[in-house]
Amino acid sequence: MKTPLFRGLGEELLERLSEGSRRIELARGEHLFFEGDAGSDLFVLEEGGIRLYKLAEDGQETTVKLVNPLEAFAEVAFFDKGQYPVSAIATKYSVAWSISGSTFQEMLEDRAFRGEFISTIIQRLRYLSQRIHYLTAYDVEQRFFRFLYEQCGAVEKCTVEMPKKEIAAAIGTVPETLSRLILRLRDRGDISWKSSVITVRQGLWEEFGMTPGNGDR
Amino acid sequence: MKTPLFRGLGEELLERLSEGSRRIELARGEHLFFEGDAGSDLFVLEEGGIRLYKLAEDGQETTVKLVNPLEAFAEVAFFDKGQYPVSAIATKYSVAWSISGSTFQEMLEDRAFRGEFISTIIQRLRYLSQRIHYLTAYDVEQRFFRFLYEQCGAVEKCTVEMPKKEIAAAIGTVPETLSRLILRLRDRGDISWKSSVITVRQGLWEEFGMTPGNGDR
DNA sequence: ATGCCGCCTTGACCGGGGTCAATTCCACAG
DNA sequence: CTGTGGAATTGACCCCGGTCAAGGCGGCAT
Repeated sequence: MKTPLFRGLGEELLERLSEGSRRIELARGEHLFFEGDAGSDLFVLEEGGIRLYKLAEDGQETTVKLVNPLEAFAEVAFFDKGQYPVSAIATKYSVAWSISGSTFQEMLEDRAFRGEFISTIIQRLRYLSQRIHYLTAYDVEQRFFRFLYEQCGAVEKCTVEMPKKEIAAAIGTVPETLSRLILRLRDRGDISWKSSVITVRQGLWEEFGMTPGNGDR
Repeated sequence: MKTPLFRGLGEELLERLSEGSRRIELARGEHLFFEGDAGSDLFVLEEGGIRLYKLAEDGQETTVKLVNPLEAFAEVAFFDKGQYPVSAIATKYSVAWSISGSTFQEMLEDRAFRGEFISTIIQRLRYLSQRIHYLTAYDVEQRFFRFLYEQCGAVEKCTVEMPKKEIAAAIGTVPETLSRLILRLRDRGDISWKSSVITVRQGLWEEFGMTPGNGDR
């Protein structure tokens, strides 16, 4: 578990961490927790993928964030009202570590850890503002490329192990629209898509003003 | 300055705070900082209103958040890359306090303050997820009532000192659409709007499933 | 094999809301 | 009082993208 979050930790804290945490395996489609559930544990994803989403009264759901390996999530519940503000579902087979609230409490005493933790959530803040901006000011096409960028950075070949349905949800649209988008992009020669490997045309990233590097989540 | 943020502070810290901070007056329409500006100061709003927004390449702007009196903002810049991720403009005459990064650094040493600070930004996280959800899953009408709720809570009369233009931006739409929405709501007898005082029909909040209390920012 | 089911695609439809442009309505300066 | 500029309204138009419904296309259990 080499989360950036834990890099500053000393021996004895790492020890306590491993005692106070629990390994959880999740099959694709399995929920880790639901919006509104009580709890103050937080999680770190070891492998796989977790989708955090919210549900409207009419059943309409919004993907708030996709969690990638080595990211921590659900820190909110620990501090706030002790209940999860989103639901968490595994998008594929996943392994996560659950860290109990009390363990986390102790770890926060550590100065280095604290700094690391705060910058983690600050980053998340930045990410969410960004996401709000994208969802409202950009169209589906731009959001799609943004998604690719977040997954792989501005590279030529990107592997996306995820049903198209999930991708559609992640960029705030429906499968039908995504399907048509892909068709259009393929006709135009901008991308090709062979079973979970997406190849992007030379020079397309530049046109979007996106430079190498790994999407700034 | 009775921000919740500072409530746990001891004498000597409050002292240092007042030394390390600076009062800033802003006329309506004046900017406090722009997206991308370097800086690590953070701010607390004493009175007035600040709108935080982002700009797309095509000039399209997205309001990320409206800051109300007693709220702190721009904490992100302090931690992250030392540059502001949004622009901040006063929506009316405002008074803000600027707190230098170094002062803030010291204050973070204080345990109580730290806790307060972390829960502040955690709250913000929750708010932003919520906002993403609203912007994508709800229509303009629902977003409008959500806005009212955030401003005043589920009360009968709400005073909104803000040009309609800003309101439109805040709920993620354009003035024309808002104008038509209001017309529709007025015809329907759901609201009345007399120069910045909005009166909501009896029982409407219940229909939206919103209970008294002051919007959970 | 033959279902069955979930994913994906395709077509037809249409409605919310954005865009553009023309007025009207102030507030304020001179 | 009158001109001016921004805010707000109103109308006409139309497009993006969501919805609904009908197939393909596997994969997997029986």
